[in-house]
Amino acid sequence: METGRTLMDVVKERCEHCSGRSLSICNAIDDEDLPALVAESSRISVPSGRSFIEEGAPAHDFYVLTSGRAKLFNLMPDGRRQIVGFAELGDFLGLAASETYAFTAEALGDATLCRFPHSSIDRLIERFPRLRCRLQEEASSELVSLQARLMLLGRKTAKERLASFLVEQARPCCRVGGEAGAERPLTLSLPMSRTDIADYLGLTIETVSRTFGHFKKEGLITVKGASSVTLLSFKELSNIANGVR
Amino acid sequence: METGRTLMDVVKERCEHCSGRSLSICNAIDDEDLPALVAESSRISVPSGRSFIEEGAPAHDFYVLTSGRAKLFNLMPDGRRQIVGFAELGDFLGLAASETYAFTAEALGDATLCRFPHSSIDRLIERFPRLRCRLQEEASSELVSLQARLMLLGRKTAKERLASFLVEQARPCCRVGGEAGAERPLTLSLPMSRTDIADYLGLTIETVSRTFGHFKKEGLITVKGASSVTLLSFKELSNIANGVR
DNA sequence: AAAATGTATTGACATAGATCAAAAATTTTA
DNA sequence: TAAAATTTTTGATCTATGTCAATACATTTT
Repeated sequence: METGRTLMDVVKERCEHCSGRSLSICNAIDDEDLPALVAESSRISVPSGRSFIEEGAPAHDFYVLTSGRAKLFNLMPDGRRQIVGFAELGDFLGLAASETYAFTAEALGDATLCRFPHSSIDRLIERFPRLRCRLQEEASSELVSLQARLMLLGRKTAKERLASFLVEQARPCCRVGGEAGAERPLTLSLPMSRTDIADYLGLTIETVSRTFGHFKKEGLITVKGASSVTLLSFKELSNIANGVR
Repeated sequence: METGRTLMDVVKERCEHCSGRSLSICNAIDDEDLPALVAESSRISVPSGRSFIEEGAPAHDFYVLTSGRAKLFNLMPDGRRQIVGFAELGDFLGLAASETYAFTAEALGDATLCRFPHSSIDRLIERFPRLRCRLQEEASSELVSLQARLMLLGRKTAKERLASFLVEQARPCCRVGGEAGAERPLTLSLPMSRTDIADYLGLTIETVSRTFGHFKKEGLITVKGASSVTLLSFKELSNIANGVR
């Protein structure tokens, strides 16, 4: 951190307008304690397509995604790929690691992150015990969502998988327009390619494309230019996602 | 806990000969501190086929499996099932939960467990800070293994899935005979049915059975009475599991 | 704006694994 | 130990999704 600026200046610049503030683990820290948090972390910018966590690299840091999105994936020797998750605003990354990271993380569009060395997290937990619970929550909810993904990959049909994906993406920070649960159109901006979606859902791009086609024909969605999808019946998609006949 | 027995008596009975002692989170606690651990937990016995954690029930407790095995699974409304994991000696259960448990856990054969209410774990962590790291490790390794399972379900062939399963089961506590990595026969006792294996691997029982058949024909395994499998070439199975051609 | 490049869709066909149906093996019960 | 019940294996067939190939559509470059 350069001199000539006080810690308070950095807090102002980094946290005051951070849209991840209320979503991330930072919400376990009171405003007046932010300087301690900032002192233990650094901010990094990652251009589109660049990876900032490498599978197999020594796991020294945790990350909080503060803008943009990212994809997390694993590769097999012959190039088969499984995307294990998409990260968005406020997501905490790096828990799935022992000595080394278990996945690669790559920015989907430009992204910024706050980096916390493991040792810093330990110090912060000691000082702010609430942070421990917050991290435990983070790990638990990650475990829950991975278990749901196992059901998706092991037992759901292509339609159920894509419906699950769309319903999952229909969270506040992915929405372009439209309200919550209400039964009116809800437009999503999907920053990932069809290949990414396929590798997330354990399908091929052709099947993803055809399944989008079915949903269009059945009047469940409209698609504008591949990356903008409008859900016309969230309820019905949600039923399909859960295998409700 | 009944009177007339000191805490030390219970420790002796419960922990001294507990084969999970060195594997479970209990290994973060020194022998002289075991009474505190025992005071915060209770021991339960679960007969074969009975469930002790129910998906959707309020999540009040964590469990450590101290004998036997268990299967953890999720159901869809129409009965499709995904087994999210098999638990064995020393495994810590209950992390995948928010307000309610995200899975059902059922004993595979008779099992015993130690139950720790969430509040007890909080108290124990406060008293034994090493326990926090131990639990974090537990969560991390669970996340890593779930991510590996995503690759299995999303991208691996039937042969790769079954080979992965066999290699995974070839851990010390599942072995009946045979040594570690060495290239000599290694016999496993599989307490789960073919249906369980199928629901774990995202396949049907017929495909599991046929794939066992392939491995037999190729001289990779021998099978005795469906629940005893001998791995003749761990190395080759491991290559298949990882998609190495 | 046109050309070039990359990405997504659509179509024809192939196949791994599912489904349905016996038969065989194993385990349980009597 | 024999009979019954259950589980596993094997066989025949089907189908959802994959593969390969050709357009079509977007986006970027010139």
